[in-house]
This record gives sequence, C-alpha cells and structure tokens, in this order.
Amino acid sequence: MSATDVIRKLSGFFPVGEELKADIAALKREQVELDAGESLIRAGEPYADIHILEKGWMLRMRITPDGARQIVNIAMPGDFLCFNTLMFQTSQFDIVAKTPATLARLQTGSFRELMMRHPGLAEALVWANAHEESLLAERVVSLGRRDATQRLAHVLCEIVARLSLIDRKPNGMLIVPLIQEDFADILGISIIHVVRTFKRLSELGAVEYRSRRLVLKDTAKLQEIAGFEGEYLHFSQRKDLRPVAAE
Amino acid sequence: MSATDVIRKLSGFFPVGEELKADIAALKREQVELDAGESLIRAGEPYADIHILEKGWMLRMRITPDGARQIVNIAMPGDFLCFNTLMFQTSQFDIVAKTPATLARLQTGSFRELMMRHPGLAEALVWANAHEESLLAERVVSLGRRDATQRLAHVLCEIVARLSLIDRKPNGMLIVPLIQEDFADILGISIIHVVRTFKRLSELGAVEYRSRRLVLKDTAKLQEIAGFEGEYLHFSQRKDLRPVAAE
DNA sequence: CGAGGCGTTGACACCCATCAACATGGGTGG
DNA sequence: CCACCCATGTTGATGGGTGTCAACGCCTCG
Repeated sequence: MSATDVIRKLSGFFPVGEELKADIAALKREQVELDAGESLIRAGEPYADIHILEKGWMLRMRITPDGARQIVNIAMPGDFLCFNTLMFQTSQFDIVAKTPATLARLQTGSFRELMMRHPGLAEALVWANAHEESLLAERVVSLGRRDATQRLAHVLCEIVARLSLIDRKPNGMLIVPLIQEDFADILGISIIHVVRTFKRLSELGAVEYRSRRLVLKDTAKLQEIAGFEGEYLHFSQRKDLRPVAAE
Repeated sequence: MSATDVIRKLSGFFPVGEELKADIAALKREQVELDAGESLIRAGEPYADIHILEKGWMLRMRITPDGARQIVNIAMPGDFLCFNTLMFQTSQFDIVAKTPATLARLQTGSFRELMMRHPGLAEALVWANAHEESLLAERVVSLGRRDATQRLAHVLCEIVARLSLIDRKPNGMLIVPLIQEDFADILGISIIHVVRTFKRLSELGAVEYRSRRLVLKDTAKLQEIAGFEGEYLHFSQRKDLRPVAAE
C-alpha cells in the first residue's frame, strides 16, 4: 500500500507504523465521490461516518440566522472528517466540497470499540483532532487580534504549510481553489475588503493572486506580515515515540 | 467518592460508570494550588501533565508579538487542562489562573499507554476534547460573523450554560470573575467598547453587570440577541451508550 | 489618606461594511 | 465563431462600528 496523504500527514507528527495502515484498510468501506458544492453533511443532521478526504478540498462552515457564512476550517487531502461522529449526535456545521472530492468512508463504531479493536487508528484520530484544535485556536487569535492584512497573510501561510505537510510544497506558484468570497468567510471580512487586502499584499511585494493562482513572491515577507510562527502546526515529529507494528 | 465536577460535566454527555472514577483515582497525584495570576504553563514551554481543574477559573491565552492578548478559552471546574500534552511537546498558549485555583495532577504517560491501561479515562479525555473543540468552533463563528453586542451576549449565554452543566445554575445572579479587560480579550474588541456593549445589553433589558456581578434580567432576550442555540454544547446525553463498570 | 486598579464618558479617527456600478472572463448555445 | 450570460473581480463613495486618546470617577487596600 503506497503512502497516502493521511499517512504522510500523520508521519509529520509521530512515527507511523504498519498498524495504522492495517487499521484503515480493515475499516475502509466504499469511496464517496462529491461534486463541487455537494455536502457531506449539513448542520442539524445526524453525523455521518468518519471519512478520510483523499482528493479535493472541503470546507466546514456555518450559515448564521441572518444568512452570513463563516468558514470554520479547510479540509485538504489527508484530513479526517466527521471525527465528532464518535461523540455527538448531530453536526453543528455543513461540510461542503469546494472542488470535486473523493473520500473514503470508515466504519468505526463507537470510540470505545475503536480503542479496543483498532488502537492505532484511535490514536491517529486523537492526534489529528488535536492538530485541528490547534488550527482552530490559532484562527481565534487571528479573528480576535489581527487586522485583515495579517489575517489573510496568516491563512496563506497556513495553507502553504499544510500543503507542504502532504508533499505538495509549492515552488513559487500554487492553485488555491478558493474564490475571494471564500476568503471573506474564512477571515470574517467582506468580499470587497478581500480585494483591497490582496491588493495590499501585492503592493507589499508578498504575493499575487489572480483567478485562483497564488504566486508567492516573498514568503519571508508574507510570514513577517502575518506574524506567522509555524509552531502551532506541530510539524516537528516527536522523537520520543516509537512506531507500533501491525497486529 | 462523591461526584466531582468533572464527573458531573461528563455525565451530561454520556453515561459515566465507576470505571472513570477508578481511573482518575488511580492516576491522581498531588493537588496543585495556584494564586490568581499564576500560570500553569506558558507559551513555548514543554507541556505539563494533564490536570483537572477542581476550583476556580483559568484562562488559556496568547500574547501576540505586538503585545495584544487573545483569550482562547475559559476553563471552569470540571475541565481538563493540558490535554495536548499527550500529543505535542510545547504549548502555544499560556494557561493562567483568573482566581485562586485548585487542580489535580494526573500522571498519564502517552495516549497509547492510557488507552491500554485506563480506557475509561482515555474515552473521557477524547470526549472533553471534542466538547472543547465545539466551543472553539463556535467562538470562530462569533468572532467572524457576529458584532460586539451579539458576541458578548453569546459568551454570557455560554458561561451560564456551562455553569449549569456542573450544577451551578445561576438563579438570576452570578459572580463572573472576569473584568472588562478579560471580556475585551475574549471578544476581540477594546476595553472601552466592552463598556459600551454592556451598556447596550443593559438598555435592552437583558443583563446588568457591575463589579463582577452578572444579573440576568431576561435570559430569553439575551439568547435572542446572541442568536444562541445551545446545541453546540452537546448537553443532551447520548442514550445509545451504556456505562462501563470499573475493572 | 494616597495609590493603583478598574470603570466610564466624550471627541475623534480609522478600519471595514454596504451599496452601486462597471469590468473581466469562461462557458454555453446558436 | 460569435453573442450572450452568469459568476467573479474591481473601483469609488459613503456610513457605521469600533479603536484610540485623554480625562475623570469610584472603590479597595495598604
């Protein structure tokens, strides 16, 4: 079995052994294909199974009563989705495909059962969840205490860093399947202000963004604008843990 | 063993058996006492052990390079702290006592070991962590798409709801050990605007707040202003799970 | 009784939202 | 191949929400 994105991603955090691959193989059910715009789940619905996103990008979002949208996080290949299905009964968010997407459905049962039968996967899920919580906490800091320019620069840094983690490290240019409206709803600002903010980043010589093509002109400057410190992504693999063999 | 706050809290989510109490008793080490203002851990430091907050309130916060502060979440009695110690090596946040606080230190080892030896506690930690992630996601929505009045009302609703969960349901009045500067750093606004916003909530007849005393005048109105829907707190205990006996 | 922490008010400025209008560009049908 | 359309991007004018600054009041505590 070749290294999938989820293995690549988790390998950035801790030593991944054969056990996890075996667990995933054992629980994998059918593939799910979604068109751009289709939902995996919608707010208020009972949770679906846990899925692994294999291709494409998805967005976890909330529509507020007055019709505004807030994107809570971005899912990229290698990310788990619907982890909370193990805990809660209904989703509080929509999870929508931003591009055509391919997912693998896992049949896990309760977390209790999962710990007993597939501890490698249980561990990986907890790890991925902690990582996601890190991203959320950092977003709270952005939304609370950074202005629009810093926020945008920060999200761009995060996207680049997360792509690097799954071996898609961009060399100067990358395709980001987000339109300016998406950035607005990630950053908590208006569409129009996204335009101005991209213009500012361009004037500062950091990046250019046109028709979903992001050109990195000066990554160091981008990070400086953002106040980006990658530590919260916890990429440095822990050396004090050892891989676990498959059962 | 009498029901502690952590048991009360978790009982709101799933049926808690004797096993969890036994696990906590087995791993509990010394009590930690902190004065108001003292830190359990600071950003950049290696993580401490997992702790259970037994008395007092604590705040998880980040100081940004330009000296601003963002409070990421509020810890109340019954909350676990430093869960990420099982995953990551360094903390990205300060965790500071807002009041004099009492904590119980747990000696857990790695999550892997914990799953094997104390699955009841492992399960509880995952559950509590999922709950905390829910709170964070909701805060992202607040900071991104709600104005100052809605945000303040929403945090107040959340505080009341979380206190109810540990049987401290306020009947009209409660002590909230936060000063206006804390609210500013939770809500991502300035101190001065907190004053205006409390005044507005008062004019609207929802609450009064003077010297850390919060008087609930009209809870329904407060929730209406906030657009508060308690579902994200996932209080409704799952009926499809059964308690597990102690080993 | 003084000092310092905290709360409050008003004046003013700035960031960002809103609205309206227009530009661009890719896709589709004729 | 062209005409059209719709989604998306862009600009300028205007206004509101919120930040900043300065000053003052209140209360607690030593």
